[in-house]
Amino acid sequence: MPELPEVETVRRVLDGVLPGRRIQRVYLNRPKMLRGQDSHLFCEGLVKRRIRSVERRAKFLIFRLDKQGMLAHLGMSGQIFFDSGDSPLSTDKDLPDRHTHLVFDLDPDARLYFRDPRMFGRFGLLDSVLERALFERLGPEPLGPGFTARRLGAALAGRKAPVKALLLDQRIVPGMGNIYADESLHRAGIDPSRAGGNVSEAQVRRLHASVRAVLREAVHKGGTSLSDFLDPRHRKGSFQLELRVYGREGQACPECGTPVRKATVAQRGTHWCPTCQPKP
DNA sequence: CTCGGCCTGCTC
DNA sequence: GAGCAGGCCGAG
Repeated sequence: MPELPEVETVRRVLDGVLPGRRIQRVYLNRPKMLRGQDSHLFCEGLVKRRIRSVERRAKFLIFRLDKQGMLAHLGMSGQIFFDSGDSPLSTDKDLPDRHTHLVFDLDPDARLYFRDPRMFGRFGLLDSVLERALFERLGPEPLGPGFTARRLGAALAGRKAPVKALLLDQRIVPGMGNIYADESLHRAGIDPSRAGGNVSEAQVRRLHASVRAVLREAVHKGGTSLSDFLDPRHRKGSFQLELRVYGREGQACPECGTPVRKATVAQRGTHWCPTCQPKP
């Protein structure tokens, strides 16, 4: 579920409440979440460390601690919840439950929970070697200054793969996921199955603008809560109210009224309006 | 590049 | 009970 706007929403909440707090205790219920990293090293590395900030790169969260870094990826169904002594939200939500794989006791009095039913997410210690290896291949952040129409055009040029697949490639648009790829292509008026190399220069400019607009707006709305996304304070996002094609198969396109279609493109469920996004 | 695998839960 | 789900990785 979580794509750039959801991860950024989580980051913003966490960066507002975590800095200055110290990790007192780590409860690791599912060592599998560490993807092979040693669980003792993980816990020892974090206990007594103080959190300085929470950053994001693509769909990764990076916790900067004293003398330590911690990495988190939410996968498909990962959620992070924050509870503090003055406003214990998670107690009435029955946390921790059987899908809560990691709990941090914090000082001053607070708790951080990681839950992930599908277990595609991961946590781990982050050192500079791993950080470089993970991030060196990612393209520039789509909401940052380095993501230009020229660069996007160069990434699509000559490619036979469907433009949708290229948008989902984290080396091209880091943080992009299935929902926002469909929404961006609809706003740009581009058929998702069109080969990357067949996207015209004018369409690349529209696509570049629509990718940024969709992601920016979705961040502003606190992400998309279609089924289960909640921020660390258990709040829903509202971008699901702005979706024009994603999850709207058979319903009228808000631009032209044509029923929205759904098919598989790049092995992913793909939604588009055949009128607004015509075949070449 | 495409496919399958990783997991569980929800809908049809 | 089958099929599907917002992600990512590695094999072929």
